[in-house]
Amino acid sequence: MAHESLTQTQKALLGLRQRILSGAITGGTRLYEVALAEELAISRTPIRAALSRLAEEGLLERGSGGGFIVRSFALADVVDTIDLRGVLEGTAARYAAERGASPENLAKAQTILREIDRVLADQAVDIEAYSSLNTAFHDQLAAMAQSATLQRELARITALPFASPSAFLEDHDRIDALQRTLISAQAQHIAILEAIAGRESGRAEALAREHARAARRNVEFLLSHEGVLREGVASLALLTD
Amino acid sequence: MAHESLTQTQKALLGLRQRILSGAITGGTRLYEVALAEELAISRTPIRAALSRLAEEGLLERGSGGGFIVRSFALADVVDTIDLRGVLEGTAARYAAERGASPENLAKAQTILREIDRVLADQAVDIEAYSSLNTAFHDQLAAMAQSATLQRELARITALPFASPSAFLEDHDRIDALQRTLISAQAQHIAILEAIAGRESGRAEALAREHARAARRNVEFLLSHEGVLREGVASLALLTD
DNA sequence: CTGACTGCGAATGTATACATATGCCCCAGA
DNA sequence: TCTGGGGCATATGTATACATTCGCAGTCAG
Repeated sequence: MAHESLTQTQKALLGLRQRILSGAITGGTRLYEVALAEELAISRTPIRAALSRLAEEGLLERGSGGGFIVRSFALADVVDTIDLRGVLEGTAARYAAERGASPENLAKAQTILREIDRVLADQAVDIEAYSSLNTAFHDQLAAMAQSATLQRELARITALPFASPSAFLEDHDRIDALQRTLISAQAQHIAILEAIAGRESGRAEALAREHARAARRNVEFLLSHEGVLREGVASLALLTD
Repeated sequence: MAHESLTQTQKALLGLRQRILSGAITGGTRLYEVALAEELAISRTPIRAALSRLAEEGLLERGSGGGFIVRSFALADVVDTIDLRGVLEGTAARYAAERGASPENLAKAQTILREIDRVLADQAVDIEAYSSLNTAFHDQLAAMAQSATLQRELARITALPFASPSAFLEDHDRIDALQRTLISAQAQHIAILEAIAGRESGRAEALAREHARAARRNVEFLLSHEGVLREGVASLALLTD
């Protein structure tokens, strides 16, 4: 097995996930263990384990009489999922405001926002840097809610590639337009944190909910320009229509 | 075991779920495939399949180095989960109001509510009948939202025994107190449906969210009377503290 | 011509032998 | 006594042979 220390299950998991996310296996397709085992040159047992985990992730669903089917996502599903993230993040922000965030957590969030400010100040924005800081802020928000349940469900939703807070950022062709978007988003970040610090729970919830609308607009924009932009947008390859 | 046509996986699933929900296996316990296989007289393969499905259900979590651990639920988790159901049902009610429910769906919901009225009119309330009608109303609410994503997540949350809309109903010892609770709940049902029919989305969301608070109060009440009431409350057997 | 029965084939379900990883305990040497 | 290493015990990981189930098609009878 050379120097790869991955188990067969992990290989199967990576291979299948990649095929689904890239659109190589399209939504609605029934997956057959034997066929996959042959294709990936792995026995059925780890294939089954991988399929099961992909079902947990939400990329597959179980068919009625056994077997797995690749979930298909229409535009409406994508939009609803992003909105749902907004609802959950809104709840997280409200909890953080109501329950009170610790000074350490507030400081950590502040630090992230200052770093984002620095990234945005550059002429040529480092999108990758923004992405990871943005993800970190959203993670921090989930942590400040002090609800393991909520944090868990947010992680679930966010695992879908098109519902992550930093989805689609790398797919913009017009950097100037993107930069304006990011500046607005950062203004919302600051307002959310201010509301949390000031224990303004209603404001915090509304702001966080609205914040997700930016992502939604982004998707709708990308999809309204069919062939032109949609090609090459990795996160959208698994959409059905 | 005779004429049972259940597969081994299904037997394992039922056996394990029962053991977890009843508290026979307590939260935090690591589950070992071989031990379970011996105990249930089933080979490891179906045991693994069952464990995997229980992880999907949210009753187990995967340990870091492989293996499964029984999730433990503290009171705070139960309360947060019920509140989360409220948030999601609130969103469902808002969507139903915003997107407009079909006359058929509104009529179906109306019918359910009239049947609940009839059940509540009896001197001795048929709690089982109320339970199933209540569940039907909540299911109908989820369907009226016209969002597969939301419906899916609601189903997930509701699968946890203590987060179901009809949890704890059968555990009341004072029927008269319970009856008063149910009458208030039914008033909320009626108001929610009225708000949806009238396209009052804000009102619908707020009402549905508040409606879940009744379930939350119920749990808090049951748990505040430690030994007295808590014993024999099946849905609470899996709580840790 | 139509309906049902039967057999075959392809799928998942199941058991089990063997592989591999990991952690602990014990022993030896500094 | 402390530390490092080696081996065993026990866990999950993997492959595979065999079981079972279910649907479909082909054929025969009414």
